[in-house]
This record gives sequence, C-alpha cells and structure tokens, in this order.
Amino acid sequence: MPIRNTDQIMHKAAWLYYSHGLRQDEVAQKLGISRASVATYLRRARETGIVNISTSTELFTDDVLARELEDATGVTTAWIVPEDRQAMDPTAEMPVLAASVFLELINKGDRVGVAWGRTVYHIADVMPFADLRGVTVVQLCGNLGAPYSYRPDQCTTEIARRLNAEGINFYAPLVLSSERLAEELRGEPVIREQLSTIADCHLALYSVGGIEDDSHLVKCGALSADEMHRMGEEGAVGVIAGQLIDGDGQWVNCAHNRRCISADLGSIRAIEKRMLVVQEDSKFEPLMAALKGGFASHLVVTTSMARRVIDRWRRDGLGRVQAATA
Amino acid sequence: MPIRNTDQIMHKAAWLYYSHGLRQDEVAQKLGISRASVATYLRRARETGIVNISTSTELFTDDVLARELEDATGVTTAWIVPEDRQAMDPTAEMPVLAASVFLELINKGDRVGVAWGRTVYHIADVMPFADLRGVTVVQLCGNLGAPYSYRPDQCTTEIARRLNAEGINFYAPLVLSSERLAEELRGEPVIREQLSTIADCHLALYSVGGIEDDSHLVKCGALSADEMHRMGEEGAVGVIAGQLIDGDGQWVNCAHNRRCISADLGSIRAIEKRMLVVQEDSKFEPLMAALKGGFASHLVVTTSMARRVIDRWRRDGLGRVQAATA
DNA sequence: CACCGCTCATGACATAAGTCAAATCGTTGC
DNA sequence: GCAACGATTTGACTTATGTCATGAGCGGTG
Repeated sequence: MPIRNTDQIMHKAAWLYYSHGLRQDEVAQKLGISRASVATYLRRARETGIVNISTSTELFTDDVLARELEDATGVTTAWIVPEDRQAMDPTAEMPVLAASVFLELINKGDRVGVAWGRTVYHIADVMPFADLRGVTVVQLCGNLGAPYSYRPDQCTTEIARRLNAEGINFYAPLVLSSERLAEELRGEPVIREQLSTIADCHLALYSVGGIEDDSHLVKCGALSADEMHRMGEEGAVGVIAGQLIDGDGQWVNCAHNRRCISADLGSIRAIEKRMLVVQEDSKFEPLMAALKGGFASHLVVTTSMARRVIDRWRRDGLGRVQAATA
Repeated sequence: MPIRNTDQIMHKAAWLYYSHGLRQDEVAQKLGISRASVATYLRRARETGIVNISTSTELFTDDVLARELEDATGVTTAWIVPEDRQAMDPTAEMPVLAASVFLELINKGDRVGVAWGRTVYHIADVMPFADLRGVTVVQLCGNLGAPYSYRPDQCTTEIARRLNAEGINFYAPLVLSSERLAEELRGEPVIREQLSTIADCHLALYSVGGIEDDSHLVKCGALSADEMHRMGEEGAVGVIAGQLIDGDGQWVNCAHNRRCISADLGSIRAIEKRMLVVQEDSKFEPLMAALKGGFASHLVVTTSMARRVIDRWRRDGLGRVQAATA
C-alpha cells in the first residue's frame, strides 16, 4: 500500500506527543493542524501500534502461590488471577492478562502458533495493538465453521491484525468425515508443509478443552455428545488444539483424532514457550492432563485452580514436567 | 528490598488504568483511594517502567535517504534526523530518537555495552523508563573523572537505572600515566575478565569523537591539545570508546592507546548490533573512519551528515562495510 | 458539472487528568 | 512521650484531553 500522507502526520504527532512529551496543543501548533486533529491522530496511532502502551504483568506472577505452582509442576512461569471480592471479575480479567503475557513473550522475528476456542478468541478480542512486523502468526489447527462461535482462522487473523503481524491461515477442515480423507489431506504438500512448520514456532497460545456435553467441540458440531461420551470411555480427558488427550496428556488413538487435521501434539510439545490459559474451574481434569502431557511452560490460571493443581500434584506425588522437547 | 505495599497498589492502579482502560476515578473507587492518588501512582508507574509507552521510530527510517545510506555503506539500518525548518532542533531530537532506537534494539536477556561521551550521556538523560530485568548494561571503557563532564560509569549507571537493568561498572581509569601500568592492569583478573565479556554483548551504544582541541578527550584532560595534535600526525582521526582510530577505522598504535584501558576494538566489532550516534556535523571525518572500521551496524545521523557520507562514499568508490565479525 | 459519498479537519463543549497546598499518618530520635 | 521529619493522601482548583456535530475538500459517476 502507498505511504499515505496522513500516516506521516500521525507518526509525527505520536512522536512529538509520546516521545518528546509535548502537549497536544504544542503538537498541533508544530504541525499546523488543530488540536482536535492531533487527538484523533494520537488515537489512531495507538490503534495502529505505532504507539505501544504495555503494563508489566509482574503483579500476577509476583505471588507465593505462583511460585508454589511453578515449583510443584515445573512450569517456567505461572500467572495467577485473584478471585477476591475487590478484584475484577476473573472471567474478564484473564483474557486481558493473557493478552499482555502473550505480548511479553513474543520476541521480534518470532513465529507464534495460535489454537482455537472461546478462551483464545476472548484473548484475541482484547489483544492490544502492536507493531510487530516480522512476527508470523500461524494457525495451529484446521478450521471449523461454527456459525455461532469463533472459527480458528478468525482467532489467528484477528491476532495478526492487531499485532501488525503476518497471519498464516490453515485452509483445511478441523475434522473430516473419514479417516482416509484426513490421511490423504494431511499428505497434501500444502497442508503437510504448513503442519511441519509448527514445530518451528517459538511460542504457542492455547487453552485446553473439556469433554462434557457443553464442551466446545460438541457445541461446534465436530462431535456429537454421544460420540464424546464414547471417547471419554476410550480414555479422553481433554482437548488440545482440537485433539483429544488422555489423563496423561497423550494423544488418544480414537476415531475423532484420526479424522482430525491439526498440529501434531509432538510438534506442539517441541515449542519452546507453550502458553496455556484456563478460565473455567470445570476444566480441572483437562488441565491436569495437559500439564502432565507437557503442554504448558507458561500458565495462566485462577487462584482456586492453582490451589487445586498444587494439591493434586502433591497428593499424587507427581514429578515436575519435562522442559521443551527441543 | 522488601515488596512495598504501595508498589502493589501502584501496580494495580496501572493495570486497571492502562490494561483495562478504566478511568482514574473508576480505579480510585475500585482501590478505595482518592483519584489524586491514582494520578500520582500512575505517574510513578510510568517512571518505574511498570508501564511502558513506546513510539515506533519508523518515521526516521522510512526515508529514501536512509535507504541510500544503507545501500551505500552497508549498515543494516539508518535513522535520519531531519533538519527542516518545521522539525525539532536536531540536537534535541537525536538523543530522544537514539534512546528509542536503543530500546527497540534490546531484547530480553541481552547484554548491552555502553561507551561514553557527551552524546551518550544525553541519550541516557532522555532514556525512557522500562522494565528490562534480565538485561545487563556493561561499561565499555575505563573511567575518567572529569568534574564538569559525564563520567563513563555515570552513563552506564543511569541507563541501567532507567531500564531496571543490571549495571556493571568498570573500576579502572580510562588512561594511565604509563604503558607498563596499563598493561599490568589489563592483565589483572578482574579487569581482564570484564574486558573479555564485552565481545558477548548483543548491542553496543557509542558515538565517535573528534580530535580537535575541543574534543571530549582533550576537554576531560585525558590528553592535552598538544598531545592530540601529535596523535593526529600519527594518523589518528577519531575516537571510539576512548581509543584513537585512523582513517580506516583501525586502532592506532600510539602512546595514548597503549596507556588506555577500554574495550578491545576487535571485541566491539564482534558485537552484533553496533549502534553509532553522531550529532555534530563537525564529526564527519571521524564518522567516515568509524564506518570504514565497521563500527556501525545501526546508525543515527542528521540529514546533512547522511548526504555527505553517501557522497563521499560513492566518490571514493568504497565498498559496503563488512557485517559483524561474529 | 452537479451530485453523491467519502475522508479529514475543526470549533465548541463536556469530561478527564494533572497539580498543589494543606492535612494526615507513621517513624525515628531524643 | 513527644517533637520533628518524611512520606503519603486528599480536596479543590487548573489545565489538558476526548468527543461530536458541522463543514470543507476531493475523487468518482451519471
């Protein structure tokens, strides 16, 4: 796209205001425009990522509970959303925190993977604007067109847009009707190539799904409640990037998984920074499975969830999860 | 230091205001304090680096002249400070720009080297506050106690303080009275060790000095004007980290350099990102020398200086400077 | 060329944020 | 125990910023 003149002015205004600390009227005078325009340009500059305002998330890691959680489970860093009376609603707080943490974890030039789900979309929705050219956002799982919900490609696209990053979408369905077709599609060069780049990601963002009747996969029609029950009997406990995992966080060799086009769980585990965000208290068992499976190096949870994980982890005498497979 | 309660409140206020976008009165209500206090906390949060506001420096690289300068000389990126009528005073603008660029170039966990001089101190003076724990700022050259000027350790310390980074000072004089003593001191384990870590820096910040009577080295008393003249006759053209370089940017084997305790020029050249900032138009020849010597991968200069460099470079049919020696 | 639709700029007003002197609180030293 | 000090808080005030309706400019189009 051509360099618009207004972009130039916006830049200048932002520079004078934020970097030199001039007042809006001084900026206006300097640029020969009205102060009202300056105000508008400044807003646009913030929304474009030319100006970046970030807050340290230290408040949420600087916590004894967070230390305990890290020590017990072996995750590198844990962020804990308090559930006090005076605090904000954790459901509203967590996506904001997760978005900040996500930004903190990205480095220039990184390739980051984004999975899918309600949580991830909420994070995308509050993602601050940034100027991260050189960063690539890749979609971790196939698409699922659920009219009332958020599609995987929407999550990827929205995040990439806000970060001014390059978004790479994944043009394949998440689940196919036959295993054979899934297998063939996975073999297609375009798909194969894209799947193979996932292990090169420096950072991945996902949540973990449950297997109840109201789980995301069921609500999106990827599986019927009946099928999900059956998978549960076959050992499925949670969902990572559209795929079912068992209590130890291992891939379940079930009909659904075989028909599923998504990032190989091994590739995900190989990613250096695996950021797992869990909002609902009901996802305790899936979270335990994900942790055991090594799907989290960076964890965002509520206070109560942190306590439950620590208790269970200690009660079961579990060791610390392994570091990145890489 | 113990975690102060006010820090906690400051964090919370900053979080609610900047990350959730609440208004100050809403924050005040939520935290049960007055709005005036919130305003105070927010200022402190900005000054502490808990909140980080940065502006893209793209405005200064997004320029045909910058492209030409990069193409001609081979520096990776050039930032150009305009000298138009309507622009700000370049002398005031450059340190601000340099500070922003410096921050953009730092990555988490980096070790950065900082040299010394009027320019560097001015940059330190306008360096934004940031929360870069994990970053280490090391002093590139020995100390020189000039009462009316800025000491090398002050530059390092101030920058480290603003970034919330660890500052490593260099407790040796820049110049000694005898070569023998300098040699012995360089051999001291403490000094030797510190000098050897310089090549591990990911980023270095310095300017280039001139050899006129009003040059920094002379004004600080490291050399008399007479001695400086003599060095000029021996081929010295400019100063990098307290050491004289010749027209090709090579170390001059002269009395001053032999008595000098500073980063080995080879170590500096080995640093991946060498950020050179030149303010004064009078430093053209030193700048040329520094460029030829490979002391800049990232360059901040004025429009007129950029033009002169391009012209001379082309006229002399010089090639592009080599990339980092590493 | 008149009309439409769009973006951008502006003045005037409403609202939010910054500031400061005075009050309060907590600590230290005598 | 209390005086003195520094740090923190706040109400009242000033100043700066955000917003919005309105109008100007401009390119495409019938």
